[in-house]
Amino acid sequence: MIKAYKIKRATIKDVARAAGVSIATVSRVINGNYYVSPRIEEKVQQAIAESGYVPNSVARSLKSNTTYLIGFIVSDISNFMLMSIARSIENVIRDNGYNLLVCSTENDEELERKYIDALVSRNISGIVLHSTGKLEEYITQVSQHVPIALVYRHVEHSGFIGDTIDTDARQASYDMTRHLIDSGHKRIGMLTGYMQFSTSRDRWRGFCSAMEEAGLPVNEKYIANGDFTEADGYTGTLRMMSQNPPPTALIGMNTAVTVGAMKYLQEAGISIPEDVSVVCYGEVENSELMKISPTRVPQFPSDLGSKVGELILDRIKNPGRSNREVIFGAKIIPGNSVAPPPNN
Amino acid sequence: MIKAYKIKRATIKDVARAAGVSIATVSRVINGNYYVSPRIEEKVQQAIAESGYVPNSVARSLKSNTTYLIGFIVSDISNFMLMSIARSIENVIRDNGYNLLVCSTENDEELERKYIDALVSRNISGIVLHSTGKLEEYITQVSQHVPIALVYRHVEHSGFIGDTIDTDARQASYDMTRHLIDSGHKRIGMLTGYMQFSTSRDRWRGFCSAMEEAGLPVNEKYIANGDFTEADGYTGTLRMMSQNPPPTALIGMNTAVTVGAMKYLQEAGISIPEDVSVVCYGEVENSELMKISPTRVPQFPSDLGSKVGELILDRIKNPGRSNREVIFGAKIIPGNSVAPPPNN
DNA sequence: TTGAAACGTGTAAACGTTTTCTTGTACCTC
DNA sequence: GAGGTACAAGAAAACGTTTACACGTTTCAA
Repeated sequence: MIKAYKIKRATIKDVARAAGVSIATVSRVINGNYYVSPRIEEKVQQAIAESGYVPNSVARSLKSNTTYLIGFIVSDISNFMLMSIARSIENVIRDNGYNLLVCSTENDEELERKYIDALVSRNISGIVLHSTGKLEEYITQVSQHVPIALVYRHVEHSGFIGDTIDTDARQASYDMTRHLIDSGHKRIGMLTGYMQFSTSRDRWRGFCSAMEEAGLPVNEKYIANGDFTEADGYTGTLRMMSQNPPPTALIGMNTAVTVGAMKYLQEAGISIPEDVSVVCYGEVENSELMKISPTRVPQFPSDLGSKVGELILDRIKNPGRSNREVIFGAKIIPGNSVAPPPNN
Repeated sequence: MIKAYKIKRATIKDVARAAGVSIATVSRVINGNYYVSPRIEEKVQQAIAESGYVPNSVARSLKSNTTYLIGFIVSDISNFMLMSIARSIENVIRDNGYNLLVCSTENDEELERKYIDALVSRNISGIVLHSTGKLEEYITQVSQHVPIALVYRHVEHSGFIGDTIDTDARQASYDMTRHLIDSGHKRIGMLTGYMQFSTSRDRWRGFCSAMEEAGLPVNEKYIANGDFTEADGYTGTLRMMSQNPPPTALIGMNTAVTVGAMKYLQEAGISIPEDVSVVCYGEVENSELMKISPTRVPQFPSDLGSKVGELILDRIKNPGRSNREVIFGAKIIPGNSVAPPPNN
């Protein structure tokens, strides 16, 4: 015998019938936006309580054309930094009655497009997007209809409408490179993402200007591109370290690639920082407990998340705002992963 | 001049008008569930393409009474293990057209209740719940109307309708305790959660039976309860280590408390495993790179996530299923954090 | 005493779909 | 050529709300 899910939820009509009033009156009691006499209000409240009535948000959304839903599209839902951002976003939007719909694209542009379409179809109130970076025109187009805020990745198309939140990756990249150069390094390897990511380009520029400024050559052999995954960091490091001569220092442009690099170095018996120095862009979990605590530039995802939550809410309430760009600075936190290069 | 968001989305009516047919026909073309003549289909498809029409999911949901939305309510959205589960759930439900709505309760029961209400009001298709454990009756009640699957935490109320997915925490707890006893430990400290969590009770039972079996006393002084946070692990360890005599081994009942414990021990200059042995329930990130790689019982969140995704989908499609309970076993992976107790 | 004004509540339209029911045309059979 | 059958497509109702409008009282000023 099936007994579950038989009970249909009470509707506003049921409440109206029970209280002996019209549905309009019930609606007014619920929303409290018009005066209703105390006697009737009392009756309605009682009918609501007795029937266990809960308003149907879907019907409300259809009528009011607003869903109180914010979509968060990210490359990887299990990434710590991205979820720290999600957490802050949720903290901000919760009090305004919004809920967060989270989508994980696995860095697949087609999936990203599919998700954007799904959210638009759902009449989403706003989208926070950590894009694969491969859909600039499409995002620009969608941005005409739906409030969008971008995190970490830019859309450089001029027609784009929305806000951008990022860390000053270029500055950070410059600082990290500079830090290594100041320690005496000349052959510096960089583990970064594919150049189609705006983030990769920024990091590349910061790196180059520090190298140039110091009169050092930028060597293709010491650059590894990828999807910013741990595996990319591992294989990239493997490849660079088998060059002759190998780099004496490595910059990991996010946490995952740096961890991948450190794992490779450990397995290959290459010591940090004696043989190779390492600097990381982003916080590393449990770094206090690690053999080598990496020198790093943390990214404060919770500040960033709060800000992006604020921005998207504001844009929902005030469409037609001009584009805003918020850049978070950062500075180096020393670990024990940097030393002068070995002298051979 | 405000130019953004002016364009209203095309509706099925617009398409019908443009194609010179009725809205019913457009609907039939979109859904492909009735035959329409090729000539008309062609016209409609063209009108759809030209207007950029996308069906309004909200209206669909209202009519069909199903939202293709699954809610995932967790204590902490930035917790790696929970988000690994989320990722797997999403992988499973994505292909069926479902999206994932994620809510973070911060272990606050009122927030949990609020979220459950919000999801019910949204006509959610199903809920995956990592409960605070303080709302048993309420969840039981909601389970009469909405498909629910529980992860990690049980509802022991007999009226509950739904599925439960968990790891065999009791067995794991027993094994970990046994492992330490076999290494010669007699004073074993346990860092766990408050006893209102079903998880805490399970872990407690496993611990006790191993101790009893070995003829060892269970000492209140060597138990620390909390919200399973890193801070709880830190302070709990601080308190236990200042007992006289202190425990010679610690069991951390999740990753966070274990990390907290290890941080305290490191700061206090207490060596692992020479002074204190440590065992952890759950995977520790970057453990390969740590000074001490903790002996641990990993939890395979992605398997667990896939399973719970499967179960909730099945329950949505087949309501009235009898309750199911899936328990994942696990076994110890040795690190270098366990040694015989110091002999004093 | 009458007229308007104020006010509380009901009626009905609307949001954008899906789907049942109806209708009209074309085709076939005798 | 009349009558029946098939079937494609349109008309309209329904999902559960919100809200503009209509309506009937009451209140009060002239």
